[in-house]
Amino acid sequence: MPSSSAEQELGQIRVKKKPNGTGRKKIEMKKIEKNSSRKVAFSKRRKGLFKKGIELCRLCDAMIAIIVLSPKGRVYSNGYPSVEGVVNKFQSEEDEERQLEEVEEGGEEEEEEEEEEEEYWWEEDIEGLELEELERRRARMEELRCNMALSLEEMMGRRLRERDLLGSERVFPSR
Amino acid sequence: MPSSSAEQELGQIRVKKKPNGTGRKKIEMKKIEKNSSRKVAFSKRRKGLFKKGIELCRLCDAMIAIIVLSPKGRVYSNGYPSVEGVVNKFQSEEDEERQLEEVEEGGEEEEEEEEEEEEYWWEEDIEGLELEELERRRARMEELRCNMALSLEEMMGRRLRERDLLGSERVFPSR
DNA sequence: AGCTATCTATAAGT
DNA sequence: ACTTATAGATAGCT
Repeated sequence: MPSSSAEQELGQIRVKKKPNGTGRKKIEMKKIEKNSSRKVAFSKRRKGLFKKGIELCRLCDAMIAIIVLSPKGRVYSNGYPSVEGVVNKFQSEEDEERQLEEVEEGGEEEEEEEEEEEEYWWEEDIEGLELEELERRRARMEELRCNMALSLEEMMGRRLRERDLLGSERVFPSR
Repeated sequence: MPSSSAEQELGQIRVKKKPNGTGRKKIEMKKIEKNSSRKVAFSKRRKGLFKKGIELCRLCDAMIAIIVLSPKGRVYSNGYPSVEGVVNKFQSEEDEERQLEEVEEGGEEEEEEEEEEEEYWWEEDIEGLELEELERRRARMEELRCNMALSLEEMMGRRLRERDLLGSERVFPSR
């Protein structure tokens, strides 16, 4: 947003309006020692990482699973179409490779496939669901999500901003 | 690097040296249709995602696992201290929570919800829930909502816009 | 694969 | 949590 930026476009010239010391600075890529800063960074970067993941999926039609463990052992995860699905795929693929290694010795396999529309392995999960039923669940969940938001607000005694609600951390779930 | 930048710092003034049309442009967050461009983006962004993951670990002393599946099914992964380790932790944590639920809810039998007016886990009365549990459920719901978005997309044979995905609709209970 | 101009993420400060 | 300025990521070219 140019309006919120501190620089104003003036033809080919940009004028820096606030030359004061605030703003991003380069940091060393080592553990942030200050406790509060580390927490803030963890939260921001985790959110950013998940967002990047979403973007990758949407732009490139990929699937992902991102799992983050805090030093305390808290689990945050995010995945499309689902963490579990991608993780399972990853593991079965791993097993497969292990088996191939045992057998294949001198033979080299080269395969450059062109990607195109086929059936995705994870589509099985929804095959049985009717679109209508799916939509109905969505609607109900949407409603409940709002209720939950209100409850959270009350319990925490403050307003949650909408973007936080709609936004992104997924601590992991129960099921 | 300021030297490779097209802008030169001149006191409080920055002069844009090359106003030509090259350089980054904003793109819509939907599938990149041009095949070559999508591949390039996939490669660049995957690399970027992994880097962000590494940084998160280093800065905040966290552990991560990132798994990316190309539409063709190729598997890319990256994790610290190891993908497998983090994935295992994730899965055991998941199992644990599932078991806890079974115990604390004395007679809550919940197979694959499929019948009309069944009560889903996310519909339980939320008044008595602890804040943390509430947050966890919200997060879970968030994830499911996104999953449903993708499922709907596939079923309807079209792309939803990102604001729909991040915004406020589409949910999908997988499994 | 390398470049450049921008767009975006985010460290600091409040 | 909100703001501000900069560091870093990356779209479009070549």
